[in-house]
Amino acid sequence: MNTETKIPNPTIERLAFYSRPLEVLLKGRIPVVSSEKLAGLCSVNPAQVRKDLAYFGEFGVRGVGYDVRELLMEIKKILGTDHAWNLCIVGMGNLGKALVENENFKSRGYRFLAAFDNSPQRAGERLPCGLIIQSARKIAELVKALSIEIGVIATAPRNAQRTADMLTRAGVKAILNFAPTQLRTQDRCAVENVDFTVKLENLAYHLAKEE
Amino acid sequence: MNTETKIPNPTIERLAFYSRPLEVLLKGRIPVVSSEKLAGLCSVNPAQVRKDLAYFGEFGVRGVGYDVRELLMEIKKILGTDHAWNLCIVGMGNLGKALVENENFKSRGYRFLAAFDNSPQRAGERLPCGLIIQSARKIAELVKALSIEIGVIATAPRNAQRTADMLTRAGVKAILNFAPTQLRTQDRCAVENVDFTVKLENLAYHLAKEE
DNA sequence: GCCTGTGAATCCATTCACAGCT
DNA sequence: AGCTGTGAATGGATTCACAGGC
Repeated sequence: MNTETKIPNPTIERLAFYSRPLEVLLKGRIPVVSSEKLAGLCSVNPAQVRKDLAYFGEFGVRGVGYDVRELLMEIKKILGTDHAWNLCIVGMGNLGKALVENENFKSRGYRFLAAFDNSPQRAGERLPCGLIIQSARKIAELVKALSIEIGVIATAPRNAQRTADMLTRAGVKAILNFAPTQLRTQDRCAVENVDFTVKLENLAYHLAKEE
Repeated sequence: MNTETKIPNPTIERLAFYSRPLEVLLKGRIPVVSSEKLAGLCSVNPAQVRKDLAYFGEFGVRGVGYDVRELLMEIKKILGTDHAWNLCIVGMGNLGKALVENENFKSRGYRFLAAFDNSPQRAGERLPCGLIIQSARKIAELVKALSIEIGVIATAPRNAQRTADMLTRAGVKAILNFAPTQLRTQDRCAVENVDFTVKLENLAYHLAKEE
């Protein structure tokens, strides 16, 4: 099944998910994995794994399973993580600083090429990673000059929308938003929200339920 | 519709979502809101808003709408955010440090009562918020002593599972996991994952798709 | 015998459309 | 007249179950 079917969003989310245990298996020199094994490692249904992969091609061998290295490569190709992406980040408070240095970004080929903040006392500061914090006024200029594709928003909630506007106008194609606000963008720009207070409230709900 | 129907998970996620614009409306002294207005602010369907709320009671007035203050209170009661929760955090790298100080946690009544790290050179350090980093060996003792209900994991991926085990054994009822690993816990303990690399890969996929 | 790939069946969530209250 | 609350209809995604290839 390789025709131009619409791919469900949960599928591509899980693809990213599958890649993590696959990396572990690869390091452990395990050559082959079955859908059942992989599903177990991700706590999903084996049929789900097979169906997800089948959207993109026939990567397995019947009676055997999937070649770990090959499958991982295919997933990376699908997700576009087979090459690096250029990021910038806006809002260099504690969270922003933690994100630029974050190992999980680096190890997966996401590189921060610029860091912005609109408070004058932060501009000019040199970060441990070597970047120097730029005034937010420079967003338009630097996004273009450095061909930045993805913008990360780590500002206070009240500045998030304004920041998103600046980023999209500068030509960024996607935004990862850490502010707990619903952003409005023209649909040329994809947005993903990372909102940990929502997750916490989820937990609180389940706890409150059992008194 | 108030009987013991199973509540869909997306519903309770959206409830947290609705509360944000409601807080803004409350501050702006807007007394009443319609499902259509609220839906617009959250980019969802108005019928969705009504159905979500109807799971928990009849909070609206036909022909009028919802009383903002009352609705917000009801949602908080449902989510269990009408009272504070006790948290601890494990893993005091950049991300951990950023999270303990984070405004969004504080403003919603989540308070960090303890911070742990298993590297000896970090233990003893005093954080800006006043907490002193404790050795991870003290988890069992302090979780009990401080009646900590929710544990936050901000360790390196390879330590996440071990940390989760310690936390659950210590009696924590829920875990918010920032490490990009699938945790295995006994089902007495709820887990929510905040995985921003998955979100980024999502964005990468959509960008890669349009060359 | 084993494990993939996939139509069919099931399950779950969203949206529609309207009856019912103010 | 206006907006909620909700059964019914739709639309998606997950799971089942088995045919097909190693």
